[in-house]
Amino acid sequence: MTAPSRLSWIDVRDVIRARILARDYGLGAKLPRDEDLAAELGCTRTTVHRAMQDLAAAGLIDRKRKGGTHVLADPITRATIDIPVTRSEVEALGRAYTHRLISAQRAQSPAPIMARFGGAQPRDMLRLGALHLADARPYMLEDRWVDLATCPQILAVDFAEISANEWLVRHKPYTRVQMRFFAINADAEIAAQLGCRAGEALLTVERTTWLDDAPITTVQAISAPGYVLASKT
Amino acid sequence: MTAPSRLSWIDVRDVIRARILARDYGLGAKLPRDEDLAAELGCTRTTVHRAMQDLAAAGLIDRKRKGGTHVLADPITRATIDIPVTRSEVEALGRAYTHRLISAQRAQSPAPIMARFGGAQPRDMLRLGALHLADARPYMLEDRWVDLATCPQILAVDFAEISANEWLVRHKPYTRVQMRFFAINADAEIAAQLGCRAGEALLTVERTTWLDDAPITTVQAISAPGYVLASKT
DNA sequence: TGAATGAATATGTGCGCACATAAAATGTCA
DNA sequence: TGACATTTTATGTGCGCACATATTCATTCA
Repeated sequence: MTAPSRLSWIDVRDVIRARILARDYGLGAKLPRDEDLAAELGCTRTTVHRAMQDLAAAGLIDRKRKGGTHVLADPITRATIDIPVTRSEVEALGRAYTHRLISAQRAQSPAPIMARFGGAQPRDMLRLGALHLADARPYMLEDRWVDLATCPQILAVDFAEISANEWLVRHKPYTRVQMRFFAINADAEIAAQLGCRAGEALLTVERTTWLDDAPITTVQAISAPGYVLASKT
Repeated sequence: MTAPSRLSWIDVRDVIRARILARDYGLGAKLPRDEDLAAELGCTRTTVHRAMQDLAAAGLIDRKRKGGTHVLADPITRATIDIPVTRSEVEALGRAYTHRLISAQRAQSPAPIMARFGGAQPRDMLRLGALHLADARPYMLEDRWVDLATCPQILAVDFAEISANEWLVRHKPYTRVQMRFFAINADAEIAAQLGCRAGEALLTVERTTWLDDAPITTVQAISAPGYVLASKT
């Protein structure tokens, strides 16, 4: 019940955030120097600095050496989304996970695929079609391209044992990921595989990963109808 | 060109991350104590600690007092999404932004709306329908509920001047936000308003915000066909 | 007038230390 | 044996300092 004798950087962060939210520091306004804030709040600059770093990471403020700290003029809503391995996602729902390989073929990457990686030259890739199931019902349909130059081991994987999704996540770490979200209408083929009506609206998540600028894989994951992707709270 | 004499916490973070990604520390494995890593890398525990905090925030490791630091057993893909004010989003595309109020009515919140806030009691709310346009073409359709107990000022706003979206973001800061993404088929009414065919697949983003557990607003934003939401790179 | 130079300044970072805190490990007693 | 108290230990945090670095601003010189 005793008040903490000193302010933690989290306390400081919350104070400053509250001021920003209350518009004590208006949009675009310049904040006091770290040192002045430290003096005002009764802590050291280190503590204020740590708080500021957190606020900057959260997208509330912008810091520049010598330029000072400013509240962002244009507020944004920032959300974090965690995408687990599909198997874990299904099992977390208390449903039984299985998967099925639909197709696998080597091919040169066509232009749209290269575009996802930002490259120009076609590359030798393995294209995999796979279906994830929850309680034996279609859950998600994957259309994946794996770069064989950076990931030749994929050719030796037995996809009856482990899905490409899981194998890659466990054995091929990435350093960069780009995700895109959009909606598509199920065409006849997708509808057949997901067991839904043609034309149905399906949430699609496209993920592309690199290991230091080297393409690894790109997937288009089409979810079954009713799928909802939620941000972390 | 000279190597920095000391390691920055960012360097340390990158070293540790590289080891995790290379599976030098396998999935679920326990990492050395901060102090030992510091000794190995030739820096202080403070620096290792800062690096670890960043890795924990990035969702790569899990730290517990006394329990130590572990690589997460189940890798996740984490993405951050920034949602600007719709006006800024449109203008950033180099298109002219306008908006139109479609409907406004006071109402007690029905169960599905209360569910978004996690509450049980109906509340006095203002329901707003609005259309955002880019170059005079429909861009996004908003169905918004604003809590009048926490935000009575909304009743005085002239929505010919400013959209509810923008007014709220500028005047009603929030401390918590929950976002949900899904796909819907346009019904006749939505199709008419967005100027698309009925049945078309539309990406929908639902956002709900609170100020310290007090509901502020919840929106369902239905995008025009072709809309793509991208994560930060 | 304008470009090049240099000083001033706010943030970025590391160090070594002390102490706080949560949770695991161990010990104690009925 | 099991519930409880105690110790140990790894991370969490703050402090005060010194120095690094990126801008901005003022100054100087052609």
